[in-house]
Amino acid sequence: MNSSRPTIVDVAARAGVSKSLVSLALRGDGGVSAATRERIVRAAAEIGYRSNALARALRQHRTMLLGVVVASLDNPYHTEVVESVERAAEPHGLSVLLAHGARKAGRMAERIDALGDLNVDGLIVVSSWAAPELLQAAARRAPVVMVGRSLEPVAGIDSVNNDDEHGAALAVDHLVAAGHERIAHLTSSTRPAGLARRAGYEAAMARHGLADRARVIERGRDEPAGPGLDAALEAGCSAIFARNDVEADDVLNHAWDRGIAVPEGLAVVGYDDSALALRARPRLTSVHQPRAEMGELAVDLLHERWAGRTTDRHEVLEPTLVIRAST
Amino acid sequence: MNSSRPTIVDVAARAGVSKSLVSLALRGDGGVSAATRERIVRAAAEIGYRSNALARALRQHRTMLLGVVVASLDNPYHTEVVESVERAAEPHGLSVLLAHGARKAGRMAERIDALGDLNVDGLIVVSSWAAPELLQAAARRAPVVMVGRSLEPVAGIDSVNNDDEHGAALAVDHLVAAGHERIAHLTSSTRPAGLARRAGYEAAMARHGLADRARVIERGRDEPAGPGLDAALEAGCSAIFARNDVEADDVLNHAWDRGIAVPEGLAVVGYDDSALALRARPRLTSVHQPRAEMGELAVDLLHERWAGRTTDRHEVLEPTLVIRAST
DNA sequence: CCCGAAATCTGGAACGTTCCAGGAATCGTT
DNA sequence: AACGATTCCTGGAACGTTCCAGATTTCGGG
Repeated sequence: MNSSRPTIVDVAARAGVSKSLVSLALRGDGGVSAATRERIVRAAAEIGYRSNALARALRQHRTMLLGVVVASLDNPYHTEVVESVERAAEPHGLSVLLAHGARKAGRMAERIDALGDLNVDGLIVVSSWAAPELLQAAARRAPVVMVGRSLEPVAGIDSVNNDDEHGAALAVDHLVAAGHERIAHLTSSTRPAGLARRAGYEAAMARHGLADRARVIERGRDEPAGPGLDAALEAGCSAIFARNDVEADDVLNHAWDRGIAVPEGLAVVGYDDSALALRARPRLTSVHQPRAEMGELAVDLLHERWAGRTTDRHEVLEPTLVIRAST
Repeated sequence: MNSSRPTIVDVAARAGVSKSLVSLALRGDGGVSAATRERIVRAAAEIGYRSNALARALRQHRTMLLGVVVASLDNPYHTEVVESVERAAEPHGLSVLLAHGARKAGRMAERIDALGDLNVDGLIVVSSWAAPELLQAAARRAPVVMVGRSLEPVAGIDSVNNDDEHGAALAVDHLVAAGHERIAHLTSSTRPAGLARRAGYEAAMARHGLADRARVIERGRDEPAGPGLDAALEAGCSAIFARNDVEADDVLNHAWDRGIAVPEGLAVVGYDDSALALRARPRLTSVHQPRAEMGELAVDLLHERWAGRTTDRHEVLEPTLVIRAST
């Protein structure tokens, strides 16, 4: 008569045992005789019992939920990081809860709070739009790992990064080796990772004695890259290192519109080595971030925190350059 | 001394009232005097109280959680649908729980079960890899809406679709109007939406008396489009209508590799009008699916189910053609 | 056969919230 | 001043699970 979802008590009634034993049996704990376990499992299957994760989480004080906060889904690199996190989380029985659209601090805070209210066991933040205090507040509830924030470590928050400065150096070295001197850097970012890449670019240019040839094309978010690019081209720039693949693709689009051949008229290097790099025409040379390792490492760091580690860890992985047809 | 998360009882103790009253006050229900409400709110803020969504959900029998299952995150169209759903859900206080990677039936089932165990209040399935029985099983727990499955309605499951056959017709009509006769269709899909587009393509070709010129290039998933395309080009085909933007972009890539100018040497039309269409070189003519409306509609349908509707609804929206530089 | 130990099982108390029935204070009316 | 109607507040019982302490059964060995 009770048409609502069957509970553990219903199973117990049907199998003729106590609810406690059903709980034990279904979780596979020892101390249950094979015969009754079999009976319980069958009873559960018969009435279509499924455990209520909510109730379990409430009692056990853990949800096996991993909150992942990402700036946006429209940059393939972000979604690839999310996928790598999920791949790393799944074998541990952890489910990923994805909150996106955290490109503004306010919304970011709200999403993180929502995840916290749900008692996620850990938080992985792929957006850099979270204020340190916000992260620290969240970390009082559950361990937090920043992925890809770069620069300043935040006390109490672990982080996984690629070495943005080194990555930028790889790009510049490659272009210089190909004979370019007037290499410009296109960026729309005022975020840590963007700034680090810019700094790496400037340092590398200086190292090659090309400091005076360096030129940073700044564009506002959502602003077209065109004007800045035109000015750089006019000034004789023959190669562009873009802050990420999306902006590199913008460069390719602009070159296409202007009828400039790539790489003959203009060499282009991106950053991230996302799906975009493989789809671009021509295929984009790009600095590869070791996403898979980053995802795994992030999950590992959470495990360590759960196991009791209280000191901070800041992992920095080495990027590599993937050379394709755009240079 | 209790260093763990403060609960409603802690707030009650501090404000000198009963826990029930704290619950009432913080939820903003009437029947609480302004003075005590103020006192309670202050007490809550002072000890940093945040409500436990788990406990609430357990008691209230609703989580305000919306499960969204999507085949993959690597097709921009999917993520755009997810974003539109989230945009529609947010004003109602619903949070989106995203499960992706549901490209295989087994994993799909597992993800749906996981969401069900978490007691999501509704399920929006953007992948077509779910067997009808699986969906119906899920629908016994919470209402389910299929987005973009097309074709056969499933009893008990609402759906939101664009009219794929009509969309395909729009593409063909456009190409025919531009003077093309040998128009091929590229598809890798055996899913309902793909089949509907293919059927629409074939019907439209027939309608124009071009049935004998019709040619479907089938490719396996993860197979390169090259061989099939070459054969079609050899046969004199001058335009290609691809099953979606991703495959259209593959065509553009192939044309690029072969040095074929688009649209002069080959006209290309995609489907979805995703971000990819705007990034492509040349900009891709594509059949636009009204994503925003689809997301809203999906959420509306869930609301109606919650309000008690028991009859099925199958909404079909009209796609439009967006003409760009690839034709 | 009996005894202690091991194996198996059970009832009730949590977890943090909301819901419900009702108690206490306050108020306006006559 | 008494009355019912409001308004404001409270204690305890849910929700579905796990945990704990202990009860019961089974078993091996002398």
